Amino acid sequence: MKMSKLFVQTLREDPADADVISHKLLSRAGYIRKLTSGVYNYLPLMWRVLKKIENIVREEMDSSGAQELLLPFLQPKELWEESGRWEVYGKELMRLQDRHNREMCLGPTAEEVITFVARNGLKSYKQLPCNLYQIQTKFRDEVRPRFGLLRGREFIMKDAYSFDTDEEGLDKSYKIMADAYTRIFERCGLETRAVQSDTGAIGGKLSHEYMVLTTTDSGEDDVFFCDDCGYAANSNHTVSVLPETQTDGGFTETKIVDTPQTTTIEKLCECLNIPASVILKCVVYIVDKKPVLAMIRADKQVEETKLMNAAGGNDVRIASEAEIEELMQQHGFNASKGFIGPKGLEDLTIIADNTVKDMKNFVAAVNKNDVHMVGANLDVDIPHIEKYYDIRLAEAGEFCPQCGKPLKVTRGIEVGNIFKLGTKYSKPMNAVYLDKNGKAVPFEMGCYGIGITRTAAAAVERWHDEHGIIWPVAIAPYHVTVVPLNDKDELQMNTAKSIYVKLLKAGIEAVLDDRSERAGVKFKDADLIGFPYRITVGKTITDGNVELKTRKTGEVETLNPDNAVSRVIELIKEAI
RNA sequence: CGGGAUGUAGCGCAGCUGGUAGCGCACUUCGCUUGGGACGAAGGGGUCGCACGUUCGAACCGUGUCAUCCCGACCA
Repeated sequence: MKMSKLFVQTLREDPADADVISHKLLSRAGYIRKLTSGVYNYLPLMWRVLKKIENIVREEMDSSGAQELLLPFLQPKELWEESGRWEVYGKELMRLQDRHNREMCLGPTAEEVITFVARNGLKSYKQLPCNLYQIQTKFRDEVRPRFGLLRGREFIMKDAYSFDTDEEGLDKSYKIMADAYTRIFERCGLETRAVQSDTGAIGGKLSHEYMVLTTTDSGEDDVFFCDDCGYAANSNHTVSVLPETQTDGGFTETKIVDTPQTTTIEKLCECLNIPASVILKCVVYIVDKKPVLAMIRADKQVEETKLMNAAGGNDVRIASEAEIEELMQQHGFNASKGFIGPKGLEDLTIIADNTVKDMKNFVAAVNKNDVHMVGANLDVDIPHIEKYYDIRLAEAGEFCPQCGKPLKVTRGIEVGNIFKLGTKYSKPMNAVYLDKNGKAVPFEMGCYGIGITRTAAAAVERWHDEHGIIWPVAIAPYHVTVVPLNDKDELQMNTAKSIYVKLLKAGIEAVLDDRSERAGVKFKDADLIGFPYRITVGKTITDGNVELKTRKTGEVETLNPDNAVSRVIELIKEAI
């Protein structure tokens, strides 16, 4: 490709609406252009990168025995009603109507459609196990798209679905995918960690997310991990072990005391001169539009996803002050945030965290402003709790549930995930096969996703410097750029052209920067775009030499043109 | 959906005490220059997001609307 004809426009300044590095660099280097919120044009350079990633995914999926197909992204409502997700999925599902007012959606994922395909095509245990996948555009009407390609409303995803006769088979399929994923991301130049996570809207029994660990804020999830035993989990799924803490308030007498204006735990601790670990904290959440009272030891925070699961809901948010006020009035109390207690709210769903179990002689609110009860005890002073849950947000420094060593936390970008679905879809959608005895049995299913566009963005987040992108060779849009510095110098131009032609003949993806620009412009563009290798043909050609520069290391080798060609071919082969 | 902000040329921005639009980058042509985003000259490109209103006159004032971005709750 000649640079003068390449469809690319590099920008000197960051676009005003970009705030993460991958968004800035991909925009500036001419890879993407936003069409509307969360929707991007993938320009030629970007498309080459995406195809590279897709092909790595394809190769690894195929070699693990999966078969590629392509499902429609326009999906009928009826299918989603069969699985029950038409209601559950909520506003994120991009819904539309056809000319006959039939309701449809643009697929955010394809469990329903693949289950439809499987129940028609897989009839016998002899056909199992079976793994089908596609690489296709997905739609999710995100509340707030942001971070460029990291969170779009339209994005490219690889989604695979496995069908097995039993759980043992599913375990095997799951393991095969886990291994394939590790290879895929490795080949893309990304170090990932498989972390346990909540199963979310997809549902199912067990899931792992593949996270690119980052130190920047571009990661959207907190990942807790243990260096000692390898435990790793999303914060919404981390079960940490707490250090010994005082949980007995030591109050010998149960009474109501004045605690004016103690609207926060901090103020209450100060007022009573006690640690937060002897205070019972109550927080009102709205789960599926109904109020839920979450109780937890006050030195800890509630993890909302855990709470949502404990309450059996699909949607969770913290209650507003107005909602709390209204709730209190309905129950005949005059209390605001900070003074909410469980007594008298028994008709609500009350979810208590495990940390509450061991509390004694503690401090609790009593639904009355500016006072608290001290010396309170379970069952006696607050309603009996049937069951305790883990709804606690883990913190760094707490201990690993597997080996007891301290946990660390970091940010992560989720580039892939794998789920054990079990019969969550096959049962309600009546997707069955006949076993050896001729009996109809629902499939044991698994599903496995990889965000193709997100993987590309994550690679930029991981691999860049102040000059631009540093693509891993395997997913770079082109391998090498050949840069003659003076287009008026015939020797330079002819040498560059000859190098370029030799590279093309050797099957190397090369660009010739034939523009009549000054050296600085060409260098800046080459760095920004992120070509892994650059062959510079400048003045030193009079001594018979050119330069080969490796973008990642900055290393420069001075070689004659033929050696530069063979050397760069060697480097590229090594890297892929 | 709550809170905050912004819409002026492809990109980044100024103009907003009302008088019919400008700067830098990019683009075109010529000259000059050619090892890290040179320089000079001459150009092309904008119904100032949209609608209504106030006014002799609106990018500027008012109302409404749409879009975009940032902060909170979701996810590959």
